Amino acid sequence: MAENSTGSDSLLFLTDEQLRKGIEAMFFAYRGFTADPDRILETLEYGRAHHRAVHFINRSPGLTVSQLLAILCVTKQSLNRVLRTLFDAGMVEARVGRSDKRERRLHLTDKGAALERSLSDAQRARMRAAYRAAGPQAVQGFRTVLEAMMDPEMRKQYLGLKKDAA
Amino acid sequence: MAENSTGSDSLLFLTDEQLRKGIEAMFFAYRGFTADPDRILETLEYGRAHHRAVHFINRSPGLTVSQLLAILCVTKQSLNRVLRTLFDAGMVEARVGRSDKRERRLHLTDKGAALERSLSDAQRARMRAAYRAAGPQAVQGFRTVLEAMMDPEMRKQYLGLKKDAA
DNA sequence: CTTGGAATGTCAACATGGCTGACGTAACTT
DNA sequence: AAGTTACGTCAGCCATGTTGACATTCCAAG
Repeated sequence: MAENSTGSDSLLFLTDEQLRKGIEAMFFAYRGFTADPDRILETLEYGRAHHRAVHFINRSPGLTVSQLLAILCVTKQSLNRVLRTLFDAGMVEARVGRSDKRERRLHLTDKGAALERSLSDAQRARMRAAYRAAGPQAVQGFRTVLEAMMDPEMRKQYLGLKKDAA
Repeated sequence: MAENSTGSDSLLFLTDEQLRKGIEAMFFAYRGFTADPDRILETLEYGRAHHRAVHFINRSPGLTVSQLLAILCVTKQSLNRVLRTLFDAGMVEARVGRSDKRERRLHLTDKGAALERSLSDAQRARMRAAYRAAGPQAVQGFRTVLEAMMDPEMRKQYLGLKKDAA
């Protein structure tokens, strides 16, 4: 799209060395990305798995267990262990589907919403700081590369689930 | 730094909604990022922890156990379990430090280097495809945001360990 | 030279969160 | 009435993280 440093429109950004740096950047950044919510979760006897569940229930209130399974890509046994604790703690509630009574539509309770907020506030704070430091152009590029790195099916999930799942 | 879409120099890229999308992009992209090496590791009875060790030993041949611990941020017990299997399988070898004999300098064997190559080839292929699809400007932004997201100490590690650790 | 601390390894026990397999129930579908 | 789907559950296994305690070897400083 634009000319760059060395010579003209070089492909130097595709060297193994550049790719290795990108790989390590992902590794270190992801750790930063999860560090703040992890600290909060720890004090509450929850783990990252709880965070993920709460996040996606918050994003798409009323989604079903199978939809959540499809997003998280874990087994139902694994998810259930997590959902049960959230359920027992009064963070999440399940409402029987209106058209299909087998479905359990997941919603956050007020308490669950508060938890979600505290987790995402922490995570967003770091993200916001990074965004602000990097600037809008960089953010645009950041999102573009991440999208290109997803598995195609997940990219659909990512782009598709704009609105709720009711 | 530059004018953008809405109005002038808007901060719309800092809205909670934009941040949430960035958060989810990280989540989905990281899964893609690890998917290919994970598939290879699985067939070899190794896990992601082995990949990490092998990666950083390859990057900085001769690093010590404590340096590796500092990079990975795990306990020595955890790391040792992994290192032992790599050791027993003849992937990694430890040479006694020349100036300080307490140190064990870690190196990949030929076999270990071959493993590393197969893993990083897989990972780089996806990264390269993403980079190519996104273009150099986007890659620049990608790296900038990731760096800003790291914990400051890790950013030092990331920027500092350019060369080997001998 | 002795002593303290650093670098490393190891044993044991435990938690989290993945997984598989098997089985059950309710409800929708044909 | 029969088959399928959505969901839950029990049981057990594995990888990888954790703490705590203890031993060894070696460097460095008093």
